[in-house]
Amino acid sequence: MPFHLDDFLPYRLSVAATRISRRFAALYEAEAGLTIPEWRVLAHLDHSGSVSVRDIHARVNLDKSMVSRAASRLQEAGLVRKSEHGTDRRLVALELTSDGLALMQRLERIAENFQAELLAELDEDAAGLSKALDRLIESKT
Amino acid sequence: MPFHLDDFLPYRLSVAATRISRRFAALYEAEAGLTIPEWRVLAHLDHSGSVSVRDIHARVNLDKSMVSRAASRLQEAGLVRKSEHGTDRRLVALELTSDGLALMQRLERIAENFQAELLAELDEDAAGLSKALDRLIESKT
DNA sequence: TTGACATCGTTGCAATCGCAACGGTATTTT
DNA sequence: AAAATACCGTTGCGATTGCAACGATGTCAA
Repeated sequence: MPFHLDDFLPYRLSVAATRISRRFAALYEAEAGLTIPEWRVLAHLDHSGSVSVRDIHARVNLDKSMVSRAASRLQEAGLVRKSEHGTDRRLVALELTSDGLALMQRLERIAENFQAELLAELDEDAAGLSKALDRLIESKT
Repeated sequence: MPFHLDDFLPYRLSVAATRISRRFAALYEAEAGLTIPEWRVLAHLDHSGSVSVRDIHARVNLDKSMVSRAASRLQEAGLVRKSEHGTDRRLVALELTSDGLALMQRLERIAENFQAELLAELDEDAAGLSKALDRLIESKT
């Protein structure tokens, strides 16, 4: 039997992911003019308090350089504050400003609505997808 | 309750997809030095016979420009032949050379092994993932 | 304590990507 | 039949990305 790309899991995963990412990116782009890395940094800061570039890099699947640049842009926009870490002067302490916090509250609602919409589309398959993603993300290498 | 990126479907989908893509890309990079677009073009040509750039663009989720450039590189490498479409001179007819076909036979085995490995990792969640991806990919906009 | 080594964030750079414009060809309209 | 329109593949170009190197700081070992 011949090989079909459409039946190939990595391909299908990639197509689905970029499609969904774009759909959602259009929303926060319209709301706040954010890029994907900026959104991820903000979202992580929202529930993490003061945090270093390295932390975000490790937790949020973004290269150090992208976190660094995104943080700079967000600082420029007044959404994020950079300060010095108390004891380790190599570290930068990132946290949301009040403007950043206010924005994130709006974005959270948008994100939750979007996710609800997705779950509705997925319907009975939502649970299966979620479990499968868990496995794929945890899986080594 | 606070918002957590790790529970957000678009984010998790994106992380899983890039992770899996890289794992697989490492395999065909080692085997044949191919990039992702090159792999996709080859894979599509393998089961589609003579086909235009536009066809691949539409079916394989790659921008026209990437298909065009990938096809040129593959032609350079002797894996793909470009000829003229019989009746419509705007079209390019792409097809595998015998070298390309031989390579694809090796790559198919690698791809199928990889997919089998993934399915084993996913185990009982494989079916759910597959159905969910179907829905996400079909969904419009 | 001092020197080797590790870690952090930033920056430079090359590769990749997606969009838009272009020349060339076909199709439709008048 | 001519003009307007639509479509195809290529190319140019700006934006994004990931990697690697760097300066600065911190840690560990001798």
